[in-house]
Amino acid sequence: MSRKEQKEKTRRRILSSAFELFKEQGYLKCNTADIALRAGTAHGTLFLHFGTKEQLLFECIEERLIDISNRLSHAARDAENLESMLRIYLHHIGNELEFETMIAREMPLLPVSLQRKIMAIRSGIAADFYQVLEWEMENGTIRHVDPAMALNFWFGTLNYYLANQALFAGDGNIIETSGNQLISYFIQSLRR
Amino acid sequence: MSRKEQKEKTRRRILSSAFELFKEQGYLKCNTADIALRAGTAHGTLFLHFGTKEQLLFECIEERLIDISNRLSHAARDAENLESMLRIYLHHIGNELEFETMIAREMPLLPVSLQRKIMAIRSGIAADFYQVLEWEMENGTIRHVDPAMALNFWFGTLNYYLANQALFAGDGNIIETSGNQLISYFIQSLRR
Amino acid sequence: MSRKEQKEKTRRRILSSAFELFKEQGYLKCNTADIALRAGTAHGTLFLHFGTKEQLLFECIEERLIDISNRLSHAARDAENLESMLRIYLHHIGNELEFETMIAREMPLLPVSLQRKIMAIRSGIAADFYQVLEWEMENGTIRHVDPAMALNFWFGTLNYYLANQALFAGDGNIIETSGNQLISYFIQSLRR
Amino acid sequence: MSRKEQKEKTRRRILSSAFELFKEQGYLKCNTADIALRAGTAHGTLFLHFGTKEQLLFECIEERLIDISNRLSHAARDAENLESMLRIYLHHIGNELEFETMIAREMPLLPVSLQRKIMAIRSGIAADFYQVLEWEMENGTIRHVDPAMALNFWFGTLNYYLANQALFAGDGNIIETSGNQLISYFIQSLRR
DNA sequence: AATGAATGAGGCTTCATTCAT
DNA sequence: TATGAATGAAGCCTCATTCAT
Repeated sequence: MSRKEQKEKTRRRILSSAFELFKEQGYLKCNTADIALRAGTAHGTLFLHFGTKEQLLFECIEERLIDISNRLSHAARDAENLESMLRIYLHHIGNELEFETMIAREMPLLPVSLQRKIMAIRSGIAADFYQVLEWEMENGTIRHVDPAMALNFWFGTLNYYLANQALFAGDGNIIETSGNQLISYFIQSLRR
Repeated sequence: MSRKEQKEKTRRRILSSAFELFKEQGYLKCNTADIALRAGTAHGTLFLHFGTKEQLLFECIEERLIDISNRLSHAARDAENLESMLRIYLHHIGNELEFETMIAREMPLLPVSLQRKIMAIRSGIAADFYQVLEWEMENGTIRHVDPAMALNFWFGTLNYYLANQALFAGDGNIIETSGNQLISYFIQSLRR
Repeated sequence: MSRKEQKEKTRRRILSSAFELFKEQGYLKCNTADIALRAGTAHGTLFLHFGTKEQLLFECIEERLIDISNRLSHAARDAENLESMLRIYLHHIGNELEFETMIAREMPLLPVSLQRKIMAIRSGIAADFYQVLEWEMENGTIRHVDPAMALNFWFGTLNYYLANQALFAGDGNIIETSGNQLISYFIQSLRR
Repeated sequence: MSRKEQKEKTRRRILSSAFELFKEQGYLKCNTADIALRAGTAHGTLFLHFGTKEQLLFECIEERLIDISNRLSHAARDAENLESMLRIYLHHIGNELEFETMIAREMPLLPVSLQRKIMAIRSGIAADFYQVLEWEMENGTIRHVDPAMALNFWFGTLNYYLANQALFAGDGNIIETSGNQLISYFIQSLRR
């Protein structure tokens, strides 16, 4: 294996152990030494690859978000309408529940620059939704509303549920518990 | 009596300097020594009055929330309809913007027990909204919806705006910037 | 009730709550605020009466030791021989087990001056033993030994059992568990 | 290899400065910052190597006890009888007088789990004594006694002397002052 | 490129004692 | 005489980051 490959492998190990610990304990509460430990590398190596803990978080998030984003966009092509799109979206959130929960909880405490980067990555998903919304509006299947506001209500409420999951669902899976309600209420609020 | 007053005064100084620093820096990032310093007391005095940093936060929150809650409930009596109630609510949030922002941001990271206490205090406000919603539904001025879900969308979205204020409004006042939009979208979504 | 009586009453309340807490938690681990709290007096009052925590300990010990010492000396008059005397002694220790345990554990960490005071009070008990030992030696019921050394073995071993009670008896009562063994071994070692 | 050596060196510096301070001031009264200072390392380094103050104490004790234990066991092989064994033992105690004094004084105040560990390490020494005692009993050179009790009297009394050394010997060396007396009394008490 | 020992500032909390009332 | 609020030094421990190897 070449030097470059070796390096990449180390990088990936750190990234994935960071991902695990961020999910398990949250970004603020987990520490870099444990991340390196679980990655099987030296503590210092982590900083060699990522410079700071924050940068590690960003790259961790970036990768995952882009991945989720892509898978979601891909799945969204099959969505015939808003409802199936919402369903697909919640399904993906449910699959990455711990990760999405962490982001919902900790993003507001991160530096704004980082928040912006996260939002930028997510804008693709928003665009997909946007399109479906407009399409349904044109078809007359939903009311004419400001699509941006509609999405803020959707993402906002979902975020709220994720961030405060402990209150809404205890240890349960908030998507399983409340996903259908969220979808049906949201759809209903857009009906004519 | 003077002794008691003196103590109460100290308590209030700590409470209000904590309140300021929590708002300025957030609960997690500010430290107890600075709070005591700004309050003009010894560091130890803070723990004499509040025991732990967390308890200080709770009492800080409790007082404010109860106050806001009361003022809001009082104002809500004059509300003839949902819209004026939402307006009153946002007005109060706007008055305590930094504080509400801090809560929106940091609550998900606090111990669940503390989260519950906060929710318990806020339940009074929710009840007021609940009543107005049901009243309007009976009157036929809004559609028949699950009022609990409606409120979750309202509070959820608002929370989302507050927590991620930096993205939505930069340094501006998110209530001034987006308050009307939020209200009108929410009302609209409830229209028949 | 006169001023003086009132003062004495306060003093006694502090003394007895200190006694309780010293037994329950040990001198080093318990704190003066709790003592005052349990005594139902102000924290400052404690220092008015005793000056320092250490002085409080001393007066607390002094009173009890003198009391125990007296009762013991009194009981010792009825002792016909060494064995009954040892038995009486262990009985008294057993009655004040927590207190004696605390002294055994914490005395070596106290200022030497305080240690000396404690020893001085206890010297009366030692003298009683001394007498019985010599008497039995004269009678020929036990061997001729250095009575001072014999007593050191007795008190030393007993102290060792008390101080390390957790290891020897867990939560049980070390006197009940091992008292008879101690006596019989000690007696046996003095037989001709 | 140099890295490992360097680390070991630091570890040893901390260990030995801790050892010194524990002896000089006692475990409870000395503080970790001073230990690090004397070791010439940063305060945090201490916790890197030992985790907690208590663990530092344990490792400090463990090392010494095992060392003393080994040297003692080794020397015990040459002991032809109980007396020479006691002499060897006291000699070793005398060499580590401050350390043994600290243990005698502070062990009863340590967490029971730690006490047990200490006892476990010491059990080897006790076993050596046990053997000699039984051997002498078989040979008829000493009386038939419960060897466990005999050892408790020996170790108990010795502990008592060590813990309360200040009273028995002032600043002098208690082993030099009283060692012979202890041995001869103990031996005598086992004679037929 | 990787290591991992070392750093040291920073954080929360405790508590015997004082002193103004 | 009694109060009890206030003090502030002291204590243990954490952790992102650096740098010599």
